[in-house]
Amino acid sequence: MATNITPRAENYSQWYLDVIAAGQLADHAPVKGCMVIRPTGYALWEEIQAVLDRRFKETGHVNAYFPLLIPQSFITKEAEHVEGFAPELAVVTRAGGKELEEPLVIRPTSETVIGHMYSQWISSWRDLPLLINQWANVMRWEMRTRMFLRTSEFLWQEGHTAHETPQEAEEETLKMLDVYREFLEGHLAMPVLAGRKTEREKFPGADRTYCVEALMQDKKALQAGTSHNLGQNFSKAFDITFLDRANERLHAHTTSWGVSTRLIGGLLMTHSDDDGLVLPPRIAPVKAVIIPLFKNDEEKALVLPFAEQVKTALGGCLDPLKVRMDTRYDQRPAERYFHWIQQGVPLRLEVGPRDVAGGQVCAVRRDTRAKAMIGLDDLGREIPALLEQMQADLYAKALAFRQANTHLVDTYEEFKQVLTEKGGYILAHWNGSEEVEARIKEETKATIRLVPLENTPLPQAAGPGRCMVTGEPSPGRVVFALAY
RNA sequence: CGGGGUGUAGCGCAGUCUGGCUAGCGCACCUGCUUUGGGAGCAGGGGGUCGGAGGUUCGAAUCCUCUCACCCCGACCA
Repeated sequence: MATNITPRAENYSQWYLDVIAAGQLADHAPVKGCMVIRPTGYALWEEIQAVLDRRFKETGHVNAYFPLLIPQSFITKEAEHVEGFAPELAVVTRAGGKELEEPLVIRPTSETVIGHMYSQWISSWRDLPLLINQWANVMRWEMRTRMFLRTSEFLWQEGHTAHETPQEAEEETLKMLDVYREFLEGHLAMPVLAGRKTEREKFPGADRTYCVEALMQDKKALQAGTSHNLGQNFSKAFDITFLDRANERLHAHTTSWGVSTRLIGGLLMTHSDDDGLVLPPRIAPVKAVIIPLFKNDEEKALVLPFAEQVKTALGGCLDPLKVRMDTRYDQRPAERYFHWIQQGVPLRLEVGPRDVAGGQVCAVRRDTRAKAMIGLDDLGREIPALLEQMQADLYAKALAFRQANTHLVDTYEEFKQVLTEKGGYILAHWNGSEEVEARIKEETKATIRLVPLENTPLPQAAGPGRCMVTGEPSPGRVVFALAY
């Protein structure tokens, strides 16, 4: 039992912060709301980047980089956009020792600068589609911050595309949403619901916002990724036009989509336990750690060469950079175990005199603590299998949790009761009005996380009914939850 | 911005009400010895001028005034 981590049941928020500290993922920065992402945390981000970057490229996108500073006037060009972001902008007004003629906004997102550039780059239908992604930092001056989940500065990727037709833009928007879904489920072992945001919850300046939502262990929802169909809002504001095949001048249809370092917070809150971080093998920067154990020089002379053999064997079936050897021989075994447990390393391979004698290692899973003795010759086959099993088990566990915490309600009374007594996702009918949505949020703090897409695996939500508040007709249930 | 709270060693705290020896304790850190298959024990050691400024006093971490910062709850949000 970890003594440096507050149990989830006692104080979930403190648990979250404790796991970050114990796993050395991040630290508070001197500036309020900012954080330092430490090597262990950054390695996770690099893993996320590597997988997603490849998927973006496979789907036809290329990377570029746009500047951090944006002329303030750009932000004001799109009406909803300025209204949505104005309160949280950080603005540079002085530079080079004097007041700037025009203040420069530190980007909260890059639709505006990129729109400005796209207007210069696009002139013909032959220039479309334009499919660019950038990995960058952005800044949003939030009132309340939480490590990884909401920091003043955060890292993300933002894809920005321009298309000829509304159909193509919509197709792109949904395609990238699906890339996120696949990534979250396949690599982070986080089951998600995909859906559309309501008018009230959508991105400022978008026609439609789609999202993937994940359920955390405290039964609150977390928006894990968003994909926006911006329609012609930004192309009109920034004059992104092209001549089509009939020599007609048209505004392009644009999209944008992003995921951020928030994913790390979501990953943590999905799988970790009271002993600290638990990482799904596919995303773990270190997949296995070898821990040589010995009491004296004779044992050391026996154990170390064997441990090297184990490392070589693992290097044959895993990325050698993702296998660690724990050489802190001056520390006690328990202490060394705990270090790697709290770093979330999926497999711990103990190699002591007993194992050398048996020609085997003792493999211990981080999630279940299950031990398995594996012969040296079997490592190449068994270790990858064990890691894949753990990956599948983590996903299955998270999925079972979500299913156990998804509730169907038909009346507003029942809704309030389930929300306070059980939490989780609540599927209910809603008349589609912003007023009712606002009232529910006002009275219960719950928001509509999404309106399920047709292919969302929520069969129980399908079918018409009557709004739980007004009794008016509703085409299908929407997903409510308390959210981060 | 509204409500509540806290600033004393890297971290967590005691001491403040009722001014008074050289400002303590736990963890972490350093050295040595003994230990070592789920967070070791003993011994020794380094580190703070008490958020900042001003005032009262023979004497201030402690009392007074001003000020700064941070945390929690709410509104806002990837």
